[in-house]
Amino acid sequence: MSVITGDCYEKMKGLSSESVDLIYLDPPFFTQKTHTLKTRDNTKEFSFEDTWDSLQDYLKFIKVRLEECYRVLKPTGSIFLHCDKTASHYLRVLLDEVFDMSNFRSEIIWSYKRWSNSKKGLLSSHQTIYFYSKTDDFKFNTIYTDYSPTTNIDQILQERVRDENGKSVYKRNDDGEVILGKEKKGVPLTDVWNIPYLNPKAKERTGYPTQKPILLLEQIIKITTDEGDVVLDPFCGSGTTLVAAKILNRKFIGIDASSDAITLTNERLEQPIKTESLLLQKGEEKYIGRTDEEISILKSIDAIPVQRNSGIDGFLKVNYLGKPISVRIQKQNETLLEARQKLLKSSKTKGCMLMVLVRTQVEEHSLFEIDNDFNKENLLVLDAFDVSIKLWMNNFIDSLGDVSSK
Amino acid sequence: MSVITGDCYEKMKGLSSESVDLIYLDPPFFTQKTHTLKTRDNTKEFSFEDTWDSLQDYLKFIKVRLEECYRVLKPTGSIFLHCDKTASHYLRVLLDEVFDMSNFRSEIIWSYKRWSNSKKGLLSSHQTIYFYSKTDDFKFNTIYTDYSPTTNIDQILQERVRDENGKSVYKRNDDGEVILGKEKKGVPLTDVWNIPYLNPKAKERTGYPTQKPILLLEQIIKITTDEGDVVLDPFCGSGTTLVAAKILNRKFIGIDASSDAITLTNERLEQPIKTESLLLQKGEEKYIGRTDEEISILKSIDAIPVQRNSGIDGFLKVNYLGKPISVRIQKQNETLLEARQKLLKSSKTKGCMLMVLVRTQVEEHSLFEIDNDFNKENLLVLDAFDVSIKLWMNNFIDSLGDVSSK
DNA sequence: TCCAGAGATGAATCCACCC
DNA sequence: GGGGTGGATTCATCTCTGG
Repeated sequence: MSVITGDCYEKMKGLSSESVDLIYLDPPFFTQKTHTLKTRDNTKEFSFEDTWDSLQDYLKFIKVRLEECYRVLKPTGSIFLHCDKTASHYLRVLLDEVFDMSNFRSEIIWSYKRWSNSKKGLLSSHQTIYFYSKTDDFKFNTIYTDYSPTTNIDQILQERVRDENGKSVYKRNDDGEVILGKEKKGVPLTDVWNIPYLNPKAKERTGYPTQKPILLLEQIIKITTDEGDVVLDPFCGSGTTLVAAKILNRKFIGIDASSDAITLTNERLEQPIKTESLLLQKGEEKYIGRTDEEISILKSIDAIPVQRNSGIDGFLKVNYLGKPISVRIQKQNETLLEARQKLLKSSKTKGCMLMVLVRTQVEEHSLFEIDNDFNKENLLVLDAFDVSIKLWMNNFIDSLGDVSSK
Repeated sequence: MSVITGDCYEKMKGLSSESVDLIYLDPPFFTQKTHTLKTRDNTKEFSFEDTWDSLQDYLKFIKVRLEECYRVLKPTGSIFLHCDKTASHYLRVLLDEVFDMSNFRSEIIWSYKRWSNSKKGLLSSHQTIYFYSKTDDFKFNTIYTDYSPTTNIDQILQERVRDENGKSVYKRNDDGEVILGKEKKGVPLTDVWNIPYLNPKAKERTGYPTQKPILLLEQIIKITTDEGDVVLDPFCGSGTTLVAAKILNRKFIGIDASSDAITLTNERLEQPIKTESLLLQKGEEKYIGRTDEEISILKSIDAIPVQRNSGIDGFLKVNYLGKPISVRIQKQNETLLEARQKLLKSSKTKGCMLMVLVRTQVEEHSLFEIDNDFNKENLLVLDAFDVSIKLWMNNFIDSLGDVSSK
């Protein structure tokens, strides 16, 4: 319930020992850069320094602060240290020193998708959060998530025993039938968290650099604290941790060296804005409007699938005179003419000069007529392979009939 | 090409300096346990020791071996060190020492779903692979993946410029229409890889502890080597790396201290088995060694693939008068006539009355002639979609020429 | 040759607006 | 209003250039 300006090393000394349930630390990452960002309306600029004389200096800086963290943490308390790839391994060595290897709990991977850029190598798309507790007797609330769509639910309900060789097998009754066991609650939360990166357009954005999504902090707070517990963030920055704590009815203490950051934090606490990720709520599957068959056809014509356009299913990777070439796959319960209408309409706004329509249904009228009509529109009609094969087999049967009747 | 029994430290000394393109290391993890596992029929038991007097001993053991790795690696080469959570940070510190921090490339997260255990805390479901190169000038092949379903594909086809405030905006011509940029390839592969853990029942499973999925190794080999390059695995265990290298036509060297492991590796190399994964489209057993294009064609004509080396790539699921219908996909560097010869020859012995040949290459002579000839043989020639599209675009360009010359 | 700073990158996804 | 589509904005970036 307090937000303090100052160096967290000094300010933590003012806190009593064993008084905090959870510490989340998001210190500088040793990027050797100054990070700045402007608010959207260009009125304010926030920045923090992350430049150091040496790695040793940096590690020394962090270590003394971790030691204070250890002191103020309750015996049931936990600490989460947020790192990126630059120096995470050295930070974890420090944690081993201060908290002991035996109190390592998890290496949490925060994984997200992000806009890419041209880079030789793999696109980095995760950050690491180390989870240590002060003792073995740490507070932990298990969160259960949904089973993955491919899980065989029947199977997980089955009870297991060990056979004579020590292998785990399903328990069976005397008739050899599998016995169903107790009901399961879901899959316990794993250490890999897919949470969308704070979107460039999200209202939650404050203009403070390196701002974290509230959803991430909520998850951390939920698993290691109950309502009324105390959460401490010694590098609170824009105050995301405190906002999440407030939303979840936890007490909170925030410290930051920058008074701009503290001002911002106080403003956010007055009026918390949280972006509910549509993507997380609906699930990625809900955005997928194409069937596997359609995707497979699109791949075989070397096209990129488009999921959010009702008339166009994809674009060819090649273009024509700088204009995209749109693709539609005829749907079931859709005539070729209807498919053509939709494709033409949607393609107009994209400035497509050429279009491809894939026929997947065998219809009454002959292909020849359609072809002639359609080509006037710069539209190519392709038959899906199974359509071609069906037509061919029908023809073949017909011609056999002709031969035999002669 | 060689599989060696012995301590990799000694054996690597026999390799020349700068002779290897890729090293994948999967050393013991410092779990302080002896790992044993039985084959499914309980006839064999494999085990290896992972107990050490101290962490220092363990790190010393690894470090001298990493130094040999550094020596044998080509200047364009890369090393991948597979770790689990226990000691990954200390291993990375070693890598910094031997390869230098500046040659750190990626922290790859291999994430998978797992059966839950009822431990207090988060269910661990990832392992870490450190990717270092010997120099800045390392070999790297970018793999492109699909766009997120939420991506606004229409828009990313557009080109961009900076406005007067330095903000990035989409480029428009004098009429205010957006201008389209270059063609898109997809999203570069990230450093978080979702690859299913070996299903306990998978055929691929050999009974050797800590076995890795082939898909994981295939991905590593693909991004850092070309065909004919040399792959080294100093702790080859059951030989997964070597099997993957063989499938992808890379040369390989494997070393392991256990002669049981080497025997098993040699058996696997004789007859590689790759597990069928429902979660991943690629990598199904019967598709081994086929190109992506062939796979997608076989899938889209709903054919059952057959093993290679005959004239037939698969059979349609439908048949004709009780006789199978054979399919061949024209190979690169193969004329349509050659493809036809092979298909006819192989189909005769199978008693096929009908055959399907998929043309994948654009050749000189016209399709029409071929069709007439071929149909006498009860053989349907289908054009792969991209062939049809190429022909169509060529025709279209020609017809534009005609119009303008009139 | 090295470092700093300018310039190019490019997909993700929420938001706003439109019927 | 609510479903769909066009737009905006970003980088714990990445690469390249010049002194």
